[in-house]
Amino acid sequence: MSANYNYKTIETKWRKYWNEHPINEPTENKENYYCLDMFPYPSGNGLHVGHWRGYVLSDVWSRYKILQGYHVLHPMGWDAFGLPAENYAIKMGVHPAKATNENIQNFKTQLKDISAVYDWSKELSTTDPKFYKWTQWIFVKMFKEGLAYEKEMPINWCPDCKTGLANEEVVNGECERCGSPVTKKNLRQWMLKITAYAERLLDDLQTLEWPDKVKKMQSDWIGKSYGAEVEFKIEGHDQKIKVFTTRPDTLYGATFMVMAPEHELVEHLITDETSKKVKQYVYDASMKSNVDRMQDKEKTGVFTGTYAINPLNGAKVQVWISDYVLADYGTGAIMCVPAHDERDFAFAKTFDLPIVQVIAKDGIEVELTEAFTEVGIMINSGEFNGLPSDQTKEKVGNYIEEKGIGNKTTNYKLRDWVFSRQRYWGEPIPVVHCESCGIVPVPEEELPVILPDVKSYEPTGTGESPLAAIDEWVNTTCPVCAKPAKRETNTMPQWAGSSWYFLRYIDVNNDNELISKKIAKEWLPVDMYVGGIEHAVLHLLYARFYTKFLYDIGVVDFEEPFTRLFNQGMICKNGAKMSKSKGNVVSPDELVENYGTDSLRMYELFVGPPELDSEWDDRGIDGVYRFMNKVWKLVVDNKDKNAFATKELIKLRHTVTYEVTERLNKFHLNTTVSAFMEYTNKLTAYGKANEGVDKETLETMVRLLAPFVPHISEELWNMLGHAESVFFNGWPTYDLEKMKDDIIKIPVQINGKVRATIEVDAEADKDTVLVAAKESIASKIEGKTIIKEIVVPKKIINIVVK
RNA sequence: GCCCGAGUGGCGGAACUGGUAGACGCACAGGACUUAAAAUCCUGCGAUGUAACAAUCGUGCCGGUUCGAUUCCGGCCUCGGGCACCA
Repeated sequence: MSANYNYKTIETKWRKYWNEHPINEPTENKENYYCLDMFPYPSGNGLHVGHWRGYVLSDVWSRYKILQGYHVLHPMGWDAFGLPAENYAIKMGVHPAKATNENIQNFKTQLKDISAVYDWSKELSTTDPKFYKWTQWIFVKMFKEGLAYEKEMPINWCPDCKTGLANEEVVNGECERCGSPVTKKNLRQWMLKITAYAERLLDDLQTLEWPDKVKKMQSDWIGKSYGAEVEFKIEGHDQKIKVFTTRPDTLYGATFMVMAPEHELVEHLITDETSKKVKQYVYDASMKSNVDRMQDKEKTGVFTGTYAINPLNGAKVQVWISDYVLADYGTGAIMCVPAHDERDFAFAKTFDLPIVQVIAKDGIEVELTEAFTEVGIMINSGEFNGLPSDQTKEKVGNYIEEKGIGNKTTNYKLRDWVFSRQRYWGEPIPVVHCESCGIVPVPEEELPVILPDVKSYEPTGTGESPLAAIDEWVNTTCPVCAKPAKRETNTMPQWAGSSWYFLRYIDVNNDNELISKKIAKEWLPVDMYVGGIEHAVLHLLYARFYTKFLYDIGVVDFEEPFTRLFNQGMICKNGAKMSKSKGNVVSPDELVENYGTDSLRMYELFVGPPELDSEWDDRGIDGVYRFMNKVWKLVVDNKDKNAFATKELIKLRHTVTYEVTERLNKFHLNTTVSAFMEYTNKLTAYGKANEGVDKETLETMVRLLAPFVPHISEELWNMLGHAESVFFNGWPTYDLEKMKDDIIKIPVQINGKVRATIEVDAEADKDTVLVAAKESIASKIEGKTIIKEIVVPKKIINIVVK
């Protein structure tokens, strides 16, 4: 397509102008606004049009806020630690730091094509020792507060990435990053006690202006449930088995118990007869991967040979071991009520265990062919008989507390965060192991612990990090007793830096503290956070946890990092998410070359509702490019006509301002673009049919367009006779009064179907309108009886006839 | 299995609180300009139907509420997402 307006010259010109004349300078009376993008991982593949979407969105919002009179912080940085750089290093023999720096340079060049108002003086990278000094500092603080601890435990292990994974990184039993089936491995791990914050992480969700979907996903992930812990005595033993149940009302129906294979009491409960079988089962269970464990729908298990006592009815119940009971949820042991729990029912059927019904529909006991999980009337439950089951839960809870056999409690699905990785390209965990002093954190003044160079980045696969091979780095002295000690060789997960980077932007060069309290007060928390839905539980949960911790130790004075969140949808091509491996990546570079930044920005918004996934159609950008030329022509053709601002033009001006403002406020960016097109067409047609379009109306259009297509807007603004940037003129306002019509069109229906349209004076009273309406359909209702007349003022008239 | 979200022309999608379904754009067809093409401009574009009107049908399916339903209610179907032996 040949160019009608010269976007290349214009875009180059205004980029240069903005560099010399910033449009986002602080002044005394300006309020601050922090609009943040989720910072990218600088991959070697560069940007595609899917990345652009979020960045354009946040930039339109930032520029809108600038126009509304805010001083806006809109920074950009790099989440640069991580596996791809390391894998590239292994493959190509290039140091990850070098590859990362090259990628950052490349990304930055590509990002500049967007013409976002990024403040590059605030740029940061998680791999910069000046930055990760504070990532390590936070870890040391957590360690001192008892929130970072070491533990030997079976963790999720990716055999392909050769590293441990957090629960959040396991998706359907597979590694979130590479898709390999995750296995269990017993390893010494660093853990973060995120569970200590479960309640606050759940409660504070209510305070956030976030999409409901994300809040729900986080709340489900935290997974709070109410119930009771109950102790069962073990026959012939001093110890008791503690269980957690959400259904204390069914306690009378507990006919056996099941413990997780990893439960610590297992070895005490086996008898000579059962020992061999139980040990074999426990061993087999330990060898199963997550995927196997999930796929086995058949219940397996083994009887320990030991009995426990149901504390309510004194019944002797068998204690079994089965891997359907999870070691790390609740108490790792359950009471089983086969009559009212599907899993327990299946288990009882498989192993022929007794089933006692304690809740029955209408209180009538029947032969059960499956678990009865609905509300009913209590039976076989002593003093609770006859009560509705949903009221019994609380009563039994109170009863067991009185009797001292248990207590009401809550439980969470959230687990502590496996925080160590056995890989090279990450922040070293800043502690040393001393034979006399144990685990000693590196003194804060000695941070950062610099990630050393290493000859081979290859993961060892043994659970040791490649850092363990560097003797001269590993061997150090204990900060407490000065005796020889060894450095921790595990590194942090990629999430470490991204859990707090948004704080650092405001004070990137501070070497003395994480951030200055004074500057923090001016800018934090983040007002608007824009990014993909894929971080709904991972990054966003971790960042909230970190912020709450930093609040507790007095670093920040707010508990939630992101006041408002917007998740943009993905851009798809051929029905699939854009990725190099699928070969459906559309590069913005050519589009910028052939249509200009402004057209691509506009098309990114026009492609569909911003919160939904959208299919990319290369031809669609022609439409917005034509629109850009129409806007150009509208201003060029009319600017010298000195047309009079007619009532019609004033109406159009106020209406377009209203439509654009309202839609933009609601983040309906795709229909905002439609509004621009619609009114540009109307004004063009009006200008041709009349004496032209007045200057104020042209100026209003240009000012409205500025946050969306800044280059052409500046050029047109300049052409309309203004020396200063269009961004110094605020956001246009509208007057609803000026949008009103004198004559309005009202559809007239017969029996709910439109049969005519009448034009009436906007102020005409009901009767006048009704008379006109009936006249318009007179021939069509002739000979029929009018049953009902409905007049909705200024909207519609419906005549019901028979 | 449980919990969310979504189903509207050939396509992307619009419709604010129940009030003219299909805005805006893509694609397509016809016309103007041109030696010709591109670009641009104009017209048409849900289906059936008609010479043209009219009329009828039409927002995943079935039913309900209402003068009036894409919108509200009940029951399904399909697709997408989240969780998944969490006691």
